[in-house]
Amino acid sequence: MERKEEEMMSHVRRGLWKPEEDMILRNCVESHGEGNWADISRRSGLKRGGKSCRLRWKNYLRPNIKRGGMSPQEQDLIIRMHKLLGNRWSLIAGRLPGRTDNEVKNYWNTHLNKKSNSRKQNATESVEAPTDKPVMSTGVRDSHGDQGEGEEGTTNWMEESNCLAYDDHIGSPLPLISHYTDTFLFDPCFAFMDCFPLL
DNA sequence: AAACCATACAACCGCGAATTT
DNA sequence: AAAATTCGCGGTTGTATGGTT
Repeated sequence: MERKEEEMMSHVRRGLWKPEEDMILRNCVESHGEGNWADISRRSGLKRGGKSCRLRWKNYLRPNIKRGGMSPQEQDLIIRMHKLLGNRWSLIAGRLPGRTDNEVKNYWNTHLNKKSNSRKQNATESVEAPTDKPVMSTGVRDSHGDQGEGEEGTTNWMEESNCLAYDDHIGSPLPLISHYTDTFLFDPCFAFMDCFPLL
């Protein structure tokens, strides 16, 4: 449906955004506010779909976006959060001020995935292979009921979480970045984490 | 200098949830 | 209650860039 709508718009532009487009989008969002992306797409006059506008704003134009390399603390937090939550990039990003889910996901796939795998490999050489499943694999969003990953896992995560008190791969305590972004008021995952400052 | 390859990251796609009509 | 619309997420793809041969 959305697609159809976008196709109907004459010549929807795709690919990399130009600085002029960024400027137009920024002005448009600043004057009309975030939210209705289809409307912003129309008002801006950009030949971009609402989805594309939203993505561009959220990942690059939004104020307080942090660019550049991840600090060791951020890397460490991503690894730990990923272990805890799995590929819940938006939740992980919510814990990293100025970072977006897309950026965290890309960073994981290009840098940390390998690192984590090699660590895992080293670990398996000396110890039994640890389970790959995140502690909270059946998290908040799985009220969606998709993926069915939690089926066999009536995980007692409170119990399992104790295993994370000392991370066997890294060994330093999880830095607690105590901020709550404007996008969430209460998330059980974070509440969980805040109960265990040593995680 | 050019061709090839690997890596990093920006953007797109498809899907499901939430909201509106 | 049902259909239509919009939004957000995670997976995947495309492309620019740097390194190597």
